[in-house]
Amino acid sequence: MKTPPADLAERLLDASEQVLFTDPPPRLEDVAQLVGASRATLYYYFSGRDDLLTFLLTAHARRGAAAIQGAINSDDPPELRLRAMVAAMAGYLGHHPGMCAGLLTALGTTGRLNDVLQANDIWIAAPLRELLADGRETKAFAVDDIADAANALLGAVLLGVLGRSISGADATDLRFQQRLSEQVVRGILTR
Amino acid sequence: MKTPPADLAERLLDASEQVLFTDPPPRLEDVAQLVGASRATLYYYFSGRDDLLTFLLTAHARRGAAAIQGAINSDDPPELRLRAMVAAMAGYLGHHPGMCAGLLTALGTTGRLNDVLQANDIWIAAPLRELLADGRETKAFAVDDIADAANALLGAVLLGVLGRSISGADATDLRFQQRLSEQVVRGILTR
DNA sequence: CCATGATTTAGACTGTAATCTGGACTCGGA
DNA sequence: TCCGAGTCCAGATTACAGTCTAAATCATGG
Repeated sequence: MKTPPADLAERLLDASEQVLFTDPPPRLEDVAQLVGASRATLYYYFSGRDDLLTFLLTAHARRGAAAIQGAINSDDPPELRLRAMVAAMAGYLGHHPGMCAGLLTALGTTGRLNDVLQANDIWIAAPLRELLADGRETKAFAVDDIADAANALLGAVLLGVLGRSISGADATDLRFQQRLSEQVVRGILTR
Repeated sequence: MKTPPADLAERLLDASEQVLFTDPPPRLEDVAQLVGASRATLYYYFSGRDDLLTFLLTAHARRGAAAIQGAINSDDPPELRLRAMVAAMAGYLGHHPGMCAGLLTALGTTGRLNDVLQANDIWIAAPLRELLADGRETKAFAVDDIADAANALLGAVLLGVLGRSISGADATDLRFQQRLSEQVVRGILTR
């Protein structure tokens, strides 16, 4: 992937929901038209459809990670930080259901789109695991295998949000995010 | 979809992990060869790739539902039933990571493969929701929106299992299923 | 045994979308 | 002005899903 110029990247990100959360998946030609470029240009910067998706999802992962970081007060105890983190995740995903869909697709494709998974692991999952480890240290969390717990937690948030988006309900509703966060965090807390 | 004869269906189900959990996704010709039939035969019974995937995932949903039902003692209180249900889900999925992948893909495609989602809703999600409603009745579970809670729960199990499969760890390990079930159920229980 | 219809197949054909090719257009520096 | 790197695009090529046909095979009742 040749990193695309800033303005093209911008327009691609702006169109990303159209690209990721549309049925049927748009042809590269349509994507090109959507961002005011030609199909060949996309192929100039990206080695193909998968590479483009990887770019979009990776960028979202970074943005999401930034949003999540911003929602956390690092002085708080682990339990509070976890609540904030999960709520922020749900918030970001709720505004970008396409990212949910894209991530799940990436998980489903087993290998292709590996870079997406890696990026998400670095930007989203790793901080979560770190937090879980912290909480385990202070006996706030009852976690045995941290990686497994993190996977389950992420899955709950992803499908919780996506399910709501698909059903037409409002996934950006704060009370919804609250409840989801509550359910997810309770699964981790020591009794 | 013309329902395929029993032996062909059998062979397709046997090959389903190859079909669902392979990278890159196999061409229809390869699938045909895998089950010892011709491409034309597949098109005789299925209207296309999506129809075939729908068949496989729907069949798995039914089998999974049967396995889950079999693991539940309907006289038990909701909490016990939920533990058993989640453990059975994890068990079935652990042995069929391809189903995890296929389901997630179906969720990611937003519309295409809708029948898969519907089948899973009927066979897997609906019983779960019913159980959650039961438990709420007896004050065993603290659930507000049952559909949302069920989505999150299913997501945790799906990604928990798939994540483990992808990482190469053994997703059929009983202790793993135990821990996953514990985490997921705790999120639901009243304090 | 034959007749009939259902199943299965090889193979040719079509259409669509991904991918590749070659060239054109910038623009900063020599 | 010329060069070359970076950028962009129109059109050719390729791969494969999907469609169709005509023939082969099988099953079953008469």
